[in-house]
Amino acid sequence: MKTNNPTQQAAVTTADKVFEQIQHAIVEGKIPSGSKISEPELAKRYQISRSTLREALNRLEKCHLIERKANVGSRVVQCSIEGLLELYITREALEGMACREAAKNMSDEEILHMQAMLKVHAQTQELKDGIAYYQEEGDLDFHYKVILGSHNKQLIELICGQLYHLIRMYRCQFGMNSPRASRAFDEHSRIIQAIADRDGELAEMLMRRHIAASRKNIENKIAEEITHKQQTNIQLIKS
Amino acid sequence: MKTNNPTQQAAVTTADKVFEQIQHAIVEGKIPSGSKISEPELAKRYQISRSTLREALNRLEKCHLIERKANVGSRVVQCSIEGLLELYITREALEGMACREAAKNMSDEEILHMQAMLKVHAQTQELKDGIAYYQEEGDLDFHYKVILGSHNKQLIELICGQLYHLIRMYRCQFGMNSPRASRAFDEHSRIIQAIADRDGELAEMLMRRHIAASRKNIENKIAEEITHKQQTNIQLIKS
DNA sequence: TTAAGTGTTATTGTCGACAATTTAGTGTCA
DNA sequence: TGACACTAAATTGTCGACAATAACACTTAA
Repeated sequence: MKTNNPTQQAAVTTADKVFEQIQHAIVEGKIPSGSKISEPELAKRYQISRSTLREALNRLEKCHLIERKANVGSRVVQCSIEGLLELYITREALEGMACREAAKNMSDEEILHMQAMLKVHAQTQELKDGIAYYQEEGDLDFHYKVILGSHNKQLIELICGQLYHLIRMYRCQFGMNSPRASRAFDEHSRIIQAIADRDGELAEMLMRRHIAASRKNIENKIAEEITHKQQTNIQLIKS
Repeated sequence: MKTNNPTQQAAVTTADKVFEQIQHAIVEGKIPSGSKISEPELAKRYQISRSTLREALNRLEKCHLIERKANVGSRVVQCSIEGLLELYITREALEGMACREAAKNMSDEEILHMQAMLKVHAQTQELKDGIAYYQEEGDLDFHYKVILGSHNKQLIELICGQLYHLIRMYRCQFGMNSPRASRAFDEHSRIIQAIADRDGELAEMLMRRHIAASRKNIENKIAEEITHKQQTNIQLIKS
């Protein structure tokens, strides 16, 4: 599984390695969202000193996976619907702009490479009818390439270095395996086309719509679940 | 001087205090941009242990003021024109969206409060002809209020918690004391109007133009300086 | 019964020392 | 002279112990 993003260099120090381990544990929910983190306990579990663990915790805080209060301690960030929607709003802003910049700054080779990638995705999608692989790897790959294509270090660092892990966390914990793979694929195609045409304005608009569509899709899903629960409750009351 | 932003809580631990001190030193250029940071030296200067200093360094890294390499050390971030322009691009994306969300989510009281604030700025501007105070405090205050008005924790954290200090650093080191105070004031007024009208789309557009205008202003200034230098060089050659 | 106060326990913050790695300098050989 | 290897110094990473702070349980008074 390709979980590491190309922006962060390989982990050399033990704090780095433990950071990655805990990161995965949090993303996958093995350390539950919202739970308190005990420094002595985690240090013992990973066989490291508390100083080293704290170094790892600092990096976790940097990518918004945990929150710290002075003299109180750390908690795994609490997943919530509001948090998810806020994250999407932020992505819409940042990735939209990244897409505009990509249309301006990507080299012709990069564009060709991305178009080739999309063709591979198309075939895989046809084969598997686009459920798991596409969303998990293909989608992330696509967004990655666009962001890196912006050639803007600030944007790259913010999205790939920080927000990326939070996004993955929500994907894991809310079980978001794309029900809109084929539509997303079309949207990706059009975005690349706009980038290839060097039409930054259109590229940004399309990317924003693409992400906004995802967000609305989730909002609807949530709304459905609520109505479903209410109906269940009504049935329970009636019975 | 009001340098702390309302988002981050008061410094309680000594690492926090040292963090703030070093932060100011970096922002004001007392620790030069691009210079290497010696842990033993800084620890001695601030009379703390290296562990505590490293804790402070971690926070500095979090707001992009220093960069660390494993087994090599930390450097103060290198100010550059490209970096500044990239920062503006990022601001345009984030603050634009924050402004859109502010139009949606700000309470009527908040809007009234912001309109009142602008009136104060107007008077101060008339008095002092809007040079120092306006740009340094007023402008930041305005942008702050808008960002906080978005009620989006993610956006607030990213802009106010992280990018803010970098912006201040560039402002200090590139000596950016607004030559466009009066124009900026008009732009602020129109943005608030759009927010009051709950017109998120317009509010975002105006904010983006506002920041883009700042960016272009800088680009021109840079271009001027380059031509000026070239002319000076030519004169030197001639003489 | 609730509220405030007090002492105990557990957790976090800070420290100094040691280990691992990088960097600088020196010397050797082609 | 330049390139390479090796040694020594300095810097960073890691550790365990102590100090300061917060959380908890218990007692006492209204």
